[in-house]
Amino acid sequence: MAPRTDPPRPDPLTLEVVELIGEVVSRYHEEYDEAAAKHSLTGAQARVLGLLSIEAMPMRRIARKLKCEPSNVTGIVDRLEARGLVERQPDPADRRVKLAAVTEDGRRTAARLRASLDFAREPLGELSDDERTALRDLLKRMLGY
Amino acid sequence: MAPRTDPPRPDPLTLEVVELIGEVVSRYHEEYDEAAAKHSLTGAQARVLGLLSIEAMPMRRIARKLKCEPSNVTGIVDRLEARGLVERQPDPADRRVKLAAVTEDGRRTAARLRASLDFAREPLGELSDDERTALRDLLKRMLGY
DNA sequence: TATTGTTATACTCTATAACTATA
DNA sequence: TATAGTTATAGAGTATAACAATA
Repeated sequence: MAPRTDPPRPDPLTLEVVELIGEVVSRYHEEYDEAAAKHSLTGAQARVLGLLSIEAMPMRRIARKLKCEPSNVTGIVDRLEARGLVERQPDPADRRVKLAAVTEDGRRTAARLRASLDFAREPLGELSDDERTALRDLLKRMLGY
Repeated sequence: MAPRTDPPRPDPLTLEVVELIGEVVSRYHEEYDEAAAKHSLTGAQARVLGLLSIEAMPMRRIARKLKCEPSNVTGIVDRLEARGLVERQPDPADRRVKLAAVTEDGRRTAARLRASLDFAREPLGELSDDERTALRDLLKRMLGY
């Protein structure tokens, strides 16, 4: 008896797109980690610093953003705090909560990091305005937006 | 004095595309790691198993594919070998080299893993043939191919 | 009782450096 | 000498479970 829901055999075109997306993912990480390393940060540290440069937030929320366990955030913020890029602040509304916030130094580092990343992502500059619009719409459809 | 090569201020459209690519990267990993976990594999183990299911190769080449140090591959292959999914074979042409090759069990696991991934990547099924062609061409241009 | 953050523990991945056996 | 693979080591990220303080 054949299984009822055989996965559809992917056509060559789909396979090609999947492979290209894999390549995009690989490049994205390569460039992200390289930019982070320039500031002696790991990928996870750079992500948290970037998050906190937008707004301060409780440890728990960082974990949700990173899709990891809250216990891990303790260590990542510890290391950022040891370097003076982030500090823990009490939450006036709830004494259980600790708000992680960037310091002035952290704000500057996050800005430089973002600039490196924008530069690294410049491949998009190869595309015309119409092409970027088309790419945006296709990606949105693919993501189900 | 203004710096000579100010990074071009990214326009809103480019920013939107960059954000969408970030979302694609996030989904890609979420689905990849989830598929790997279903078979009690880590992401790195699943990648190596996938590589070796295409062709056996020396440890050194695995490291180049993974863009990591050769010493790391030792541990990853150790763990795959301990589970009987992979085995080390001598290279008749060069006695320094060890070829890592999937076992029959590893071949089956890799096939099931690939099926999970194909299913997870089905969002592409939402797109018509013309749209997938357009997406392929835009991604290729973006990647500089 | 439930929630927030932390600690303790164990595992995996990572890079670096030193080692071995071959070439 | 140079190369392939390994070992030893240390640091970082990860999940799980148990804990103290607060709600």
